[in-house]
Amino acid sequence: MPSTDLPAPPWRARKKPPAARQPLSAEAVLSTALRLVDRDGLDALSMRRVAQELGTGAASLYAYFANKDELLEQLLDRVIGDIPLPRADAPDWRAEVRKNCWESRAVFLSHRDLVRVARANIPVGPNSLRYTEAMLAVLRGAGVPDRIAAWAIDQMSLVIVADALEAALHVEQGRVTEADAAPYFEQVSDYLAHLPPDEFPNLVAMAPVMIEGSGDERFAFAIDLMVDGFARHAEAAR
Amino acid sequence: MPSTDLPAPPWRARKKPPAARQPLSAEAVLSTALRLVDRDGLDALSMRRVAQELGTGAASLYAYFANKDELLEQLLDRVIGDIPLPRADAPDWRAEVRKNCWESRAVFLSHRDLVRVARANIPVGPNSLRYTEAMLAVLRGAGVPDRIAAWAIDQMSLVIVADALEAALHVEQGRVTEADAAPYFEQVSDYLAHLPPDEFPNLVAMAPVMIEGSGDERFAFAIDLMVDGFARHAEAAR
DNA sequence: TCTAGTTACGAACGCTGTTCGTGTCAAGTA
DNA sequence: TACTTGACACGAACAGCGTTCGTAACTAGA
Repeated sequence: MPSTDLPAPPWRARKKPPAARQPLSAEAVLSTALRLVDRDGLDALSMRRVAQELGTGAASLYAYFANKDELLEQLLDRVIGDIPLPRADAPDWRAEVRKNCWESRAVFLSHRDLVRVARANIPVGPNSLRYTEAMLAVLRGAGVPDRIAAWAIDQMSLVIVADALEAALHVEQGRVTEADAAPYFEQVSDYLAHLPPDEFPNLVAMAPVMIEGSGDERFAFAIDLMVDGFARHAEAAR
Repeated sequence: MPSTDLPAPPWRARKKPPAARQPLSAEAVLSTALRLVDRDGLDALSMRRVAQELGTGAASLYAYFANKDELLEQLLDRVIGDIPLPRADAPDWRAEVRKNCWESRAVFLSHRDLVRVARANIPVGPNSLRYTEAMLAVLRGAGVPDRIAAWAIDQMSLVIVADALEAALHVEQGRVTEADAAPYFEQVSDYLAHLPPDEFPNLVAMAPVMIEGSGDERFAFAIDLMVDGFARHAEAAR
């Protein structure tokens, strides 16, 4: 866990500095919360349960976090810290960006449905900032115009988070592996195939195709679509 | 209405007030729920409040909806029904798709943060199906390969929903118009500009650029990126 | 008129995030 | 050493949630 103390964003009012007694600390709370999410999922994470796991009461957590949202936000940033940073000196920048997208996805997927707390916000946690910095270095180094680079990072985060979200949703419903999900997709395809063919000719015709492609293939499609687009912008600016 | 609905004499008042009990129905529940979301936002939508608005108790709603999730799902499909369907006979399919993306976004934005219930799921509501059918017709008509068309619709929905989500988040925090949001963005930019320049050279240098571009411009960027990508796939298949 | 069956819904259950006021204890002062 | 001070700890309570249960109220058929 890199813990460089960056200045706190000034618009977020901090109540108390987290001066701690022995057993409790923001760190301990975060570790415990993450363990709970990994074990039981995000819905099972309540202030009471975290406190209970720490052998205390829910009220004690509010000394370190203004509210549950703040706890979740820091939890997410902590996990983002596990994503390897992309290297600006990679020989093929497109491959590097693609690879990093896959790594990001893998990190999110390894924490159940924690990704659900990723709101469509400008992320300001220290690890998010480090990540953004590294990705900016890669894109600018590749000749992507500044403005496009900024938007590109937005778009990539969005796609990665959305994909992880979808996977988390499947897991939530017991469809963990691709094999588990197959019967479900089969059902969907069947349903589409039996729609009224005069009103839904395309859906009926494409019923088998609609569920084609694993999660990985779809993710690859989305990522390639974007990275190729960025590359075209880089060439246009050259 | 007959003129007989005077208040009952208290000495023979019954337990039940004469409250003009209109026949409860799924339709009535959905309309009321949508009105509440539009007025007070999604977080203010509870089963109790919907029931109260209908002059009944929360338990009554469970005769028409298995649970709150089902109610929300149908609510979303209802709103999706307000999106104009894309036309397969449009002269320029790319323009048609782009236009439809904007219209979709507008519909979501006109219902506060209702878009938050759009989960990364295969949507099976009747209106969602009609929409998917129409979009498939456009893409296939344009020569986009079947498999790509299926994935394309996924991607577009994803981007539209994510964009509407971000806008809804701003609204939630009181930043309704672009002018309202300007001070917030200014703060973010300032914060970035004052990060340690040796650790964050790119973020510091790009502090003004990071917040550049209105929501509309960013949305246009994302949509164009995708549609152009689809077009390349169509050409490759020709 | 009586009965059977459906719908309506108040009350209650167990949960949630958060706040208040008191309890507890370490450090500072006399 | 004894006393005071002040910050952290946290049980209890509050207001709200989604959902269920048992019964009350009404409708339709006999």
